Amino acid sequence: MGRPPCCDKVGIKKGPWTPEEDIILVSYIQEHGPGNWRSVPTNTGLSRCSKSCRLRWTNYLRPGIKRGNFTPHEEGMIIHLQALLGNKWAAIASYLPQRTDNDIKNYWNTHLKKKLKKFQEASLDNPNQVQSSNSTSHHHQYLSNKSFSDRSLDISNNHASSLKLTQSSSSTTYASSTENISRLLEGWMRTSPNPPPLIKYDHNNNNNNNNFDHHKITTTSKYITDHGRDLVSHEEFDSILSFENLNNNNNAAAWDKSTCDSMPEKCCASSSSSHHNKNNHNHNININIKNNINCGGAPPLSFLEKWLLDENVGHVEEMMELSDPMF
DNA sequence: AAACCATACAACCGCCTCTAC
DNA sequence: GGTAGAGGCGGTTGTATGGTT
Repeated sequence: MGRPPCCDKVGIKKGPWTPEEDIILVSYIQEHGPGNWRSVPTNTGLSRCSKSCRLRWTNYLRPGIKRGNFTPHEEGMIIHLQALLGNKWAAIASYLPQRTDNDIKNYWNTHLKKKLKKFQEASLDNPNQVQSSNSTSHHHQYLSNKSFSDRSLDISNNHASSLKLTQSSSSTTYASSTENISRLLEGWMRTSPNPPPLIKYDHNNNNNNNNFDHHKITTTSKYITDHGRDLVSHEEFDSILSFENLNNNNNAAAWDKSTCDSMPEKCCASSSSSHHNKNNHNHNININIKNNINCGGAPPLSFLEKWLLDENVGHVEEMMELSDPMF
């Protein structure tokens, strides 16, 4: 006999969430905090399964989520971390605090995978051109050395630097009353002792096709204090999130809070002994990365590389090959 | 203008791990 | 130690949207 479903399928609504449902969910979480998802549908009256509520919150409604275009910096990080970790989207998302694993996964599947493939073909056709582009790589700022796998790192750098982003503005069309959700979130920001960056529902974006019922959600380019003042620009925040900065100060605090709220197992779960898993060592890498993040900020990649080399000598190349055949 | 195709992304599904009992 | 439930994760699908013919 198979395992019963997580929730009774009868009467459970599926498909896109409506703004009204979002408001109900946000209101509830604002009051009770994230967690205990099983009780959320019951207590809110939402005809959604608990998993759906959790996913809606973590992937869409949670404050601090950045939506829209991925910066070249983020793209480079994803490429590099994917090469390093494989399809461990949650672990990769740990290094991109404003992005969800789902977002990263989607972006990888729809953009980066294709681009890498194209690049691979191009590099096979003309390796000299690839070599020259490496020297100007923007992503060298955080790809600090080549101690790990020259081959894979070079490929990652080259991909990231040579790929010109042509993505269109990818803000998400959303029906109705987003401003209400925005207010709710802002209210939460005010009451939260250590609020993460705010998602702003942009009602004044440049898309003239918008009407009242079809706002587009965009990530605010400014991060707003509880007094409504601009705190730090998007670019500045992007810079703050660089590995060097994460390693040197506590800028990740806001992220830690929001992350821990929604993913409590990540907080100080240092008991590696509890992870006697039967899986591959990628899992262990994942655990250690998480522990590093939550118990003192994200380490720079060079640290990871060092760790990998120290702890997994002889497995690195194997892992790289497993993570993606092209590497 | 309509049909068709490609793309992007939100959401679902199934499996896994962890934890409480 | 075994079991069941809750939550997390990664793969996949469904659908809206935009572009092309």
